[in-house]
Amino acid sequence: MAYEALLEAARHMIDAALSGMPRVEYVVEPARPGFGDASSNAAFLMSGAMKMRPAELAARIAERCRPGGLVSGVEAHPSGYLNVRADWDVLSGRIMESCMSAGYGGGFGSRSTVVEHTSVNPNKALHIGHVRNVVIGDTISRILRKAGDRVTVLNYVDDSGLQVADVVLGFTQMGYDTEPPPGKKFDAYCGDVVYVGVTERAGDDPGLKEQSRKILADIERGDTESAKVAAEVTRRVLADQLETCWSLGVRYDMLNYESQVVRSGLWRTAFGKMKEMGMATLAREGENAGCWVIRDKVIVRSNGTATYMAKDIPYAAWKMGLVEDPFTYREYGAQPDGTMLYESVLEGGRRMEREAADRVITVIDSRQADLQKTVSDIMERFGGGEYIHLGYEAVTLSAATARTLGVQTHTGSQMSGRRGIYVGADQMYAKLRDRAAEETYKRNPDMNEDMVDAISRAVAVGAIRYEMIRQDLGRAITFDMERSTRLEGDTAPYLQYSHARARRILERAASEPDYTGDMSVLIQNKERAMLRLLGMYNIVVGDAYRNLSPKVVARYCHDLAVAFNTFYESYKVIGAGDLENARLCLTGAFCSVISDALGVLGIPAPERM
RNA sequence: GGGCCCGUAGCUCAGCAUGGACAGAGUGUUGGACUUCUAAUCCAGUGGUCAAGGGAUCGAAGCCCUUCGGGCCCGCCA
Repeated sequence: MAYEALLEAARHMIDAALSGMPRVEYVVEPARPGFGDASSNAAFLMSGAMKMRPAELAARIAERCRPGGLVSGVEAHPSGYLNVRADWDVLSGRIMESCMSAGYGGGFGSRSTVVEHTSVNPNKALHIGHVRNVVIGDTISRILRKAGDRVTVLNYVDDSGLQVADVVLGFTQMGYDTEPPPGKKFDAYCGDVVYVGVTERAGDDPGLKEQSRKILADIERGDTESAKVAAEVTRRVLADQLETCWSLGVRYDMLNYESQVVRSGLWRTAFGKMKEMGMATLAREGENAGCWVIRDKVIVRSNGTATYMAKDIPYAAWKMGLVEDPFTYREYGAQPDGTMLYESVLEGGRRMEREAADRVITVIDSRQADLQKTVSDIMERFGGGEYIHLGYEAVTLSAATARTLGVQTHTGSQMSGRRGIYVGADQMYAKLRDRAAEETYKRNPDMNEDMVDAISRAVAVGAIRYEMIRQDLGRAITFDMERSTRLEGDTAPYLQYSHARARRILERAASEPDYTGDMSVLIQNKERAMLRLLGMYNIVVGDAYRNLSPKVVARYCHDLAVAFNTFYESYKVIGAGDLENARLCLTGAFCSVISDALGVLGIPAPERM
């Protein structure tokens, strides 16, 4: 709260100084370094109405300001800005207090939010493209939870699509063994060997394609041998995929299955509603003759089967809580973080109270923006909360990395599970873990293996997660193996390392920091820079929350780590005499805030590295 | 043909929502700093017609329009 209090105090002061002048919507924001502690653009905005140059007007306003409380002074900059100085004797202590108070940074949200992410076809292992989805989704749900929302995280398992039909075809009619070769996870085997193999052979074999379609229909019917095999296969793949996600620190509340949505009757309800409301119409002529369509998009084929989007609509309505719940629920299993993962079932589970969602956030890459727009429009017509498609640009492979996978290219390449061209999530994780273990061992030759292992995992998880969210969601990631295995510079290990350094100081200090002590002795620029950032944590979380933007938190962590490392290199903490306690507190507050912020990103903050 | 995203330093990216103070990081490159709380670090130097053009504005990397370049979507696939 601390910095917000300063901004409020400054606004109060300026408001008073502005009385009698034209009202404008000016801002008071944290100042850029070197320009005081808070800045306002009031003079710029009023210069037109007052017929004065901004600089003159700023000087006039500054004169009329009466500093007090957290504000110690105000100056008019020749540029026209009003620069506000804080009373650091007071502010330092306030910031320290906030940093060490429970729940600092969040607690302002109160919505009920449903987040769906991951939702990878259960016929293959996750690749790094999927990982971006998983990490964005998990990070968003952490931001929402930090803010104070009640969050339910869903993973939608498309266990009745064509991709599943293909692998069922492979297992039942093409003689693929149901057991993977030793050392290969089932999900990877299913994707790399069976799926790739089937699609390769089906490419020039219309007979196989036809069989695959027949299997798909059988799966949808439910009581067939194909449906049984599909259920077994997708269960096994799902279990392996969840292992991958869990290893990255991701958690869910519930699994939903497309097969259940199809058989639940939800579709009939939603379809009926759309017909009633005139959204869905039966095309009588033209190329879509015999199909039910919404705005030229086919939702029911002429043979009566539903398309992908048609399955999405009832699920969306269910997520929003707009239809009667046809499901019951049971425990899928405990997750590594100790929470229980539930799954929906059509019979045999318990009923569960569900709160209607204020908003539903669906994380899917931007290539599906059109379809999501349609779903979103339909949900709006249905009424209820907000349906948000959180899109992001996909991950592509750099030319160099694509070449190592056997793709001839000079420009980079899209990944393709179907063709087996991708970087696996598990492989990437293992590679980073090995690298991190090497580095950890180098620095800590006497450390026991378990600890080295724990640190390497933390570093690997951090490195992957940070890569996936540090840039804007609207920017495509060109994945390069070389660059992505770096552990220096603007990477998670840098942030984790700064935390470990700080922990070490606290560990070595003769006494615990006394946070009620006098903080007014922290007068150095580098100390103030840290305090300023520490005091802005809640502003940052608020920004990330409003804009559903993980990168905001990532950049904050980076700024904070830079500030600490700069401080660390310049000043002693232990043995700093009168300054020792205050600096210990600064170090402690840094640990507290950055580990919390890293936690929001799902990045562990090890004690040592 | 219609629509979405991107274009800022050699490379990877912030900044654009809410226009104002010298366009910032990382990486690369050059030089420097470990008998001192971990050098996965830090300091200094290097590096920019903010894709181009026009418009509105006292003021544009940011807003509007146009053009160019790159990626993607528009299926009775999912």
